[in-house]
Amino acid sequence: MIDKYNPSEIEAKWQQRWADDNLYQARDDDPRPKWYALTMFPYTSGDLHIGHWYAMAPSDVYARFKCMQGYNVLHPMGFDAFGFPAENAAIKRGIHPRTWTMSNIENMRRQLKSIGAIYDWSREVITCEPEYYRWTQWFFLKLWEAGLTYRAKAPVNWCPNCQAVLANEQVVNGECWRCETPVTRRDLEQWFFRITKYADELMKHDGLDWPERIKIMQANWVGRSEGAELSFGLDYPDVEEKEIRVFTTRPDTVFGVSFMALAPEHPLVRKLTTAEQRDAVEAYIDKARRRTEIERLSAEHEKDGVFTGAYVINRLNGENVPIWIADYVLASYGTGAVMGVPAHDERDFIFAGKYKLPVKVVVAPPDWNGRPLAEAYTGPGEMVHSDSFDGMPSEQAGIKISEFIARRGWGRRTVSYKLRDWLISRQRYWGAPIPMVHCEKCGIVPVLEKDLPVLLPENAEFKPTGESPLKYVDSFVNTVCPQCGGAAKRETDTMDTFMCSSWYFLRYASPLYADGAFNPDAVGKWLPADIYTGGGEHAVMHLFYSRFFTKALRDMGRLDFGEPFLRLFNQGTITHDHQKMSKSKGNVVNPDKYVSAMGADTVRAYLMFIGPWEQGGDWDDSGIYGLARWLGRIWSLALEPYEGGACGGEGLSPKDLSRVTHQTIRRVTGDMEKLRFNTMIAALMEFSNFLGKVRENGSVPVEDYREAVRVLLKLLAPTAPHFAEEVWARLGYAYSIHNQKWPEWDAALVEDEEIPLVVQVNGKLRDRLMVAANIDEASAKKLAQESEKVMVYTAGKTVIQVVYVPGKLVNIVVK
RNA sequence: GCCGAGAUGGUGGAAUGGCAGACACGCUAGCUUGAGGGGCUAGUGAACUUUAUCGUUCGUGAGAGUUCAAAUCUCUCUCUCGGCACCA
Repeated sequence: MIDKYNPSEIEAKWQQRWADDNLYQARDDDPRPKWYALTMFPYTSGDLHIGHWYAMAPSDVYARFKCMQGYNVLHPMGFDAFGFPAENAAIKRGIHPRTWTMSNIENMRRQLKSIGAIYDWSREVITCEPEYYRWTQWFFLKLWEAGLTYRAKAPVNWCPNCQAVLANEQVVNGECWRCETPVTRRDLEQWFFRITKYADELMKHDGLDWPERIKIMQANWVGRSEGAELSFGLDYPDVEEKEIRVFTTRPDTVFGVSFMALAPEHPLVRKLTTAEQRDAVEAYIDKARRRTEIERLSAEHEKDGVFTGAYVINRLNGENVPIWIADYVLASYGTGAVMGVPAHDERDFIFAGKYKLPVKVVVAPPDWNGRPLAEAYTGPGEMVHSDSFDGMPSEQAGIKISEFIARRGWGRRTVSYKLRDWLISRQRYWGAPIPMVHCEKCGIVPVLEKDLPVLLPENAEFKPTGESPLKYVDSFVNTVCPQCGGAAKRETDTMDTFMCSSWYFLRYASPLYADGAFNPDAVGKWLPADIYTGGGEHAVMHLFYSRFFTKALRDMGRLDFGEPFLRLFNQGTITHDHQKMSKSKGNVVNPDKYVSAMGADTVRAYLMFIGPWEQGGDWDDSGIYGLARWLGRIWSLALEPYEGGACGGEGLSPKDLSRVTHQTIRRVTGDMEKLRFNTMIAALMEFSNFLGKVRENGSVPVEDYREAVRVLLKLLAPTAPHFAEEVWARLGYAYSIHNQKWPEWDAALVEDEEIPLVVQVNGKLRDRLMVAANIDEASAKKLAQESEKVMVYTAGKTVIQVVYVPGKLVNIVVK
C-alpha cells in the first residue's frame, strides 16, 4: 500500500530544494531563446488575497510551460511599495510607513513563495528602497532634460481624504481611485509630464497582441477629434485681446452661431464682463468653483450660464454674438471657449431654449420644410443660410470653410485631445521626493545626478495637512543650490507612485545595476516583455504611463523599442459575495487556509479550472475538493502497481492509449498557448479518466502505461509543480520534472482510425455510424441512406439533397 | 447617452456554423468503510412515452431572419457586468 498524497509535506520539501538548486534563476548568459513573463507586481497592502493568487498562479503556470518548451524564462516578482495606504495605516497605528511596508513585504513574500512559482527572487525589486527610487528620481531628471516635465499652476483634482492632488486618470467617476472620496478642485502649482506629446502614438497599438477592450479604452482616453480652431473678433478698446479662439468639430456650422460660451475659468471673462453683469457673473463663477467634479459632470446637471454683457464678431457674416459663461464648457479642453450653434448641437439647443437665443438652421435636415426644429439636427445635409457655401454638402463645406478661414488668418484645421498632461506631484510623505531645488537666484534647478538619491527623511511628521509633510523637515528643505551654491529650498512634494511602476519592468533586467536605472545590455536581452498579465483596472493608468515612459526613453535614445509589453492579458476579478474584495468590506478571502488544508497545487488547479481566466467570477470554494480528489486519483494511477497486458488484445489497445495521449498533448499545448486554463485542465482530467479505464481494463502492457503516465505528469507539471515533482521522483525518474522537455504530439498518432459519422435527416440527428476515418464521400452517403434508423424518416419521401461534411456528418434533406 | 463584454442544466462552465451540456461541483442510489463535507461505482437538461429503458418532442435571455444545418452568423429588443461621459 502506498502512502497518501500529503501536500504540505511535499510542497515545503520541493520549494526548499528548488531554491537550494537555484532552479529558477534567470541567467543573462543562457544561450536559449529568452522569454520574459511579466506579472504585475502587487501593492504592499499587507496580505495576499485569493485575487492575487488568481493573478499569480496561472501566469506562473504559463511561465513554467515556456520553461519546459525550452525558453530561458525570466519571471520576476517585486513590490510596489510607496503610496498613501502605507502612510495612512502608519498614522493609524503610530508606526513608520517604512516599518509597516517592510513587515507587509515579509508576509507577502512568504505567501508568494507558498504559491510555488518560479519567481527569481534574486531579482526582487522594492520601489521604496533608495537603490530603486534613486533611479525613479533620475527618470524625472531625464524627462526634465527632454523637455517633458513642466511646472504649472492649474485647477487640479483634489482628494480631501488623501489630502493630495490626483492625475486625471486617477479620478474614477468623479471619485478618488483609491479611497472613493469625491474629488474637488483646487488651484495649485504642480509638476506635470507632457504625456500629451505622445497622444497619437498612445492610441495606436500596432503589432501588439492586446485585448481589444483595453486598446479601445486607451484610444477613448486619448480622445482625438479632428476639427478646426477659429477666432471670433473682439472689438473693445480697453481689452488688449482682439479675438477669442474656439475649437469646433463642425466648422460647417459657423454661420449658425448664435452665442459664444466661455468656461468660467476663461481668462477673458473678467476683462469682458460689463458693469451691469458683474455681480451675476461673479456669483456664477463662485458657484461653479464650489461644485465638485461629480455635481458638475452629472448628467442631470442642468446646462446653465450667465450673459457677460459683451459680444464677439462672427467674422464670416459680421454678426454680433453675445458672450455667455457656462460651466458645461471645460477650461481644460480645446480653448475653453465654444461657439454655440443651437440648431446643430444638442447642448447648445437646450441652452438656447433656456435663454431664448436664436436657433438658426444652416445644415438642412433631409426633407426640411423651413420650419423651426424640434430638436438639434446633428447629421450631415445641404448647406443653407451660409452665403456662398449654400447648396454644398455639409461635409465638403466644413473643409471649404476651414480653408476659407485659414486663408484669411482666422483659423486653421487642427486636432484636439481629451488626454491631459500627467500631474505627478503629491502632497504626501511616502513617495520618492522630486529631485528639484528652488533657488531665489537661479529659479528652479534640478538636483545633480551624482547627488541622487534625494533621500526621504526618516524623521518627518507625516500627518496629512494638505501640504507635503516634507515641508516641515528643516534638514530636508534647506539645501544649497546645485547651480550657484547659495542657500536654496528643496521641492517638498513627492512623486505619484505610478512613476515607480512605470519602469520597474526595466529594473528586473538588471536589478543590482549601480551605474544606471538599467543595464542597456540586459534590457536589450530581455525586453520588451513577451507577455504581461494583470488586472484590467490599470488600462488608463499604469499601462498608459508605462507606455509613455518607454516611448520617452526611446526618443532619448536609451531604448530601441517603443512598446514595453508585446502581449497583454487581463485576468478577471475574483469577487466575494459579488463585491470586490477589500479590507473595509471585510470580505477578503485568504488563500492561506486553503493552502494549508489542501496544498498549493490544488488551489492553483482550482483557480484555473473555475472558468476562463479573463472572466474571473465570484469566489465559491465548493468545487475545490474535486480538484484535490483529482490529484489524489492521479497519485494512485501513477504510483499503485500496475500489471499490464493481462487480457492480451482484448479491450483498449496500446494504440488507443497512444492516440488519446497525443490528442491530449495537442489540446493541452493549444490551450496553454491561448491561456485557456480551464479547458486545459478538463483535457488533463479526461486523460486521467481514460488512464483509469486503461488500468481497469488491464490490456495495455506496462511500458505503454508508464509512458502515458510520464506524459500526464509532464503536462501536469506547470499546473501542479510540487505534486508532479514528487510523483516523478517516486517513480524513480531523474530530477527535475521541470527540466523535462514539454511533450510534442505526433500528427500521425492523433488521428482516429474510426470516427462516428453523424447522420441527420432534415438537420435532425437520426443515427451515428462508426466508419473508417478515411471514408470517401460516396460510401458515406450510401451508408447513411442505408441506415435503418434513417430509413424510418426517409421512407416514402423524396431525397432533395444530401450534404456531406468530410469526417463529420451526412445530412439528408427530404420532402 | 456612447463604447465594450456577456446571458447555455440545480451550480461553475464546454462546444465559434455540423452530435448542445465536455470537464467538474452538487444531488440520488449502491458498494465500501471506525466517524469527522472519507473512498469507489452508476445515474443525473426538461417533458412525454413505456411496469417493452427503446424512443419521441422540446430546449442555449426574447422575437424575427439567413442556411441543408444556428448556442454560434444577421437584424430588433430585454437584462447583467465593465469602461467613458456636458470633449464643443
